[in-house]
Amino acid sequence: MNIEKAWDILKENGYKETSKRAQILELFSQDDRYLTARVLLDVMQKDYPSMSFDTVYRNLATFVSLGILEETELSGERHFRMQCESDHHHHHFICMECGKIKEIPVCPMEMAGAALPSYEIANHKFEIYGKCPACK
Amino acid sequence: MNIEKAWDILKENGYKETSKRAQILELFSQDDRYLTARVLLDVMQKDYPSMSFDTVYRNLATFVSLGILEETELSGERHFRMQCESDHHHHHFICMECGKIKEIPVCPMEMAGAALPSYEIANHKFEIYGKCPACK
DNA sequence: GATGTAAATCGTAATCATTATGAATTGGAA
DNA sequence: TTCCAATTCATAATGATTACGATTTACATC
Repeated sequence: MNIEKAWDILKENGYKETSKRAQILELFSQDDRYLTARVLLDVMQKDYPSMSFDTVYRNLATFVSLGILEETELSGERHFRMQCESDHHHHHFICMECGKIKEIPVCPMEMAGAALPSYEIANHKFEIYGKCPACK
Repeated sequence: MNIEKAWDILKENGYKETSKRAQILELFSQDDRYLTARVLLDVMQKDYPSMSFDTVYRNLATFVSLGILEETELSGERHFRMQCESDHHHHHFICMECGKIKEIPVCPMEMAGAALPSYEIANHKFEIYGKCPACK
């Protein structure tokens, strides 16, 4: 996901183009790791001192609901990153050292769905954690 | 996991047999859904009025570290349930209505591991969410 | 360009889950 | 029965997240 695409989505849904949103999007487009709201805020306040808690949290929620950001839970905290470009469904390996991610082309639902007849499947989560080659 | 097995594990690791731990284990052995610490505490305080925050949280952490309970994150809160008996590795379908779970015999790591050569894999998570036949 | 209005932001306080602390109690070995 | 470390109790502290009223801003319209 690039910044232009994000703006398109925001505009389509009636959200305004503000400088704070620009700052948040800019930061995410420069960093492909998962970041917590806290880290995001700290980093941003260095470059853009006028960034408040409320603005960060509210926009993170907005962006996730619009599919601009994706979210996961790592060691008890919500982490965010730019939604992947890939148009095909995939999952992630997440490096616990450097936070870098790698796409996994495999999706287990193909096999697992068959094991759940007459269940209504709404969602699923598949993530692998460990160390990437660089950190090993 | 049954209560006797849980006590064995606790004893093996030098933990004492206390009435509070008995109460917590009893409650989990009667309910196979994932419960939050908060819900657990509320339910327990009805039957056993003398149950404090600290005791619940501390023991949940102890039980998880010993493999007596398993833990997952649902809508931003930690949820706990008795560790499965099954000796073979498996994953879970979780019903978002009633909270009941169903074991999924499939594990995606067999396929996915091959896609990550030279990565060090420490852990993985695979869960399916939706509605069970009864709730549909 | 000026104006109006709904949306967004700011600053701060409140809430909720979780963790920590220090005193009192208890399990179980000697 | 006695003793000591483990456990529990009661409560406070912490840290992430959400909420609120006042102010500011984006941007559509004139």
